[in-house]
Amino acid sequence: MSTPRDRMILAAMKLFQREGYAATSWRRLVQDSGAPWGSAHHYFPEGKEQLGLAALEVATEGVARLFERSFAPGRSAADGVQSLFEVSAKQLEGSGYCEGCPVATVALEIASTSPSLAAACQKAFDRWRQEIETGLVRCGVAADRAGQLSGTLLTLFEGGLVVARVTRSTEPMLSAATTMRVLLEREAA
Amino acid sequence: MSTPRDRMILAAMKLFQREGYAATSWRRLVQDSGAPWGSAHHYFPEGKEQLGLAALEVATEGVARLFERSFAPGRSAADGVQSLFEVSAKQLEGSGYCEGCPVATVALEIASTSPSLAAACQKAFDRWRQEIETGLVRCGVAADRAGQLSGTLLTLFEGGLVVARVTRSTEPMLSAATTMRVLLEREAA
DNA sequence: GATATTCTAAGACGAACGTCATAGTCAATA
DNA sequence: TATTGACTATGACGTTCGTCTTAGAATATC
Repeated sequence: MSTPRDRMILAAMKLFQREGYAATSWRRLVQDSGAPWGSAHHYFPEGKEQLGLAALEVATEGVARLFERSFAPGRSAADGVQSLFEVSAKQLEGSGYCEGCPVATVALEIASTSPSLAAACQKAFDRWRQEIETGLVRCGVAADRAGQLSGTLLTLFEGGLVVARVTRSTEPMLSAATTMRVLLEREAA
Repeated sequence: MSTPRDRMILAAMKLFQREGYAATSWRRLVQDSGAPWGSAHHYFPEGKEQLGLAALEVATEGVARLFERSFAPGRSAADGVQSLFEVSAKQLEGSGYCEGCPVATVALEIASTSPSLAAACQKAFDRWRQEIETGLVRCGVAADRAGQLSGTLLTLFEGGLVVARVTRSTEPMLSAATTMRVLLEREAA
């Protein structure tokens, strides 16, 4: 199941997440993935951008599944939020504050540059927001409020990851979690 | 007042903000700034990173002053928040969703790479948080709550800028503003 | 006006970039 | 076994990267 193609996508995801798109060279991607040099051009004949697109799609799906798992059926929305932020904070900390949001890092630097990659990032955020919204509803939040709350959650999530990564502390993420829980309670009242 | 050095820093700020650090070449910085080629190496003998550091410092101060202006004396904290997010949203929209946070864009891509630039970004966030805290207090928020709220505000601000830029909409920023106002009211109660 | 300092001009340097072409290997089908 | 298609190896292509050198112009100081 670990074809050279998959290994390249995985390596790309990691490197884009850590150092961004521009700073990650095509050569290093190939080298780091351990994939044969010849395979690179074979699997991604359109080059780096094509690989970037594939990596963004895989990353999008991965985070979406994290949201889905966090808001598991039977759980309260507050528990889901807490789990989501705690798990993400742990991951960030475990990577030495190197692996934040795999999409945001790329998004900020190519938003003005590559329309196709920018579109993929936008799609990722839309997908996530929707996933969060259905997750919140699944965990008992009123449908008419879940829409707004999902946007707020995404903003707190992305902001938390940015601030936590830069300040090298999990506190912003944990603080964002409690903020989100406060907003949820307010909805319940 | 517009020495070649200043023009270079200004151009660097703009380009870093739009396309990140790695994607912005030293040559293009010089060219865009209109500064004489020879000046580049003269003013920044240590090269690109030195210019990056200078640009980050100027950007840090600029945003700090935005915070300071938003929480002007006499204003309510809620009004300050609203103004801050509205002005930032307008700026983002006015740039075609190209100019978000000048620090975050750089921070995410060099956090794992350049310790000195990463430290500058961390310093920026610390500085901002403190500026927000004193601003909140100045606008009537209780001192013992302003600390926590300032962190939340920074997270919402950064997250809002990221989400708004990627989705090409001011809505996340405006939504973040109302969220912040809700949290402020809760403190007042 | 002589002299020292600051600033600018122009371009060479090696390295790394993303891309691409050609030849070679290998497994499977017929 | 012959042959086809998918995959891999190797390395050259022209650019552009960040850096650095050397020389010339401008400006200040005495």
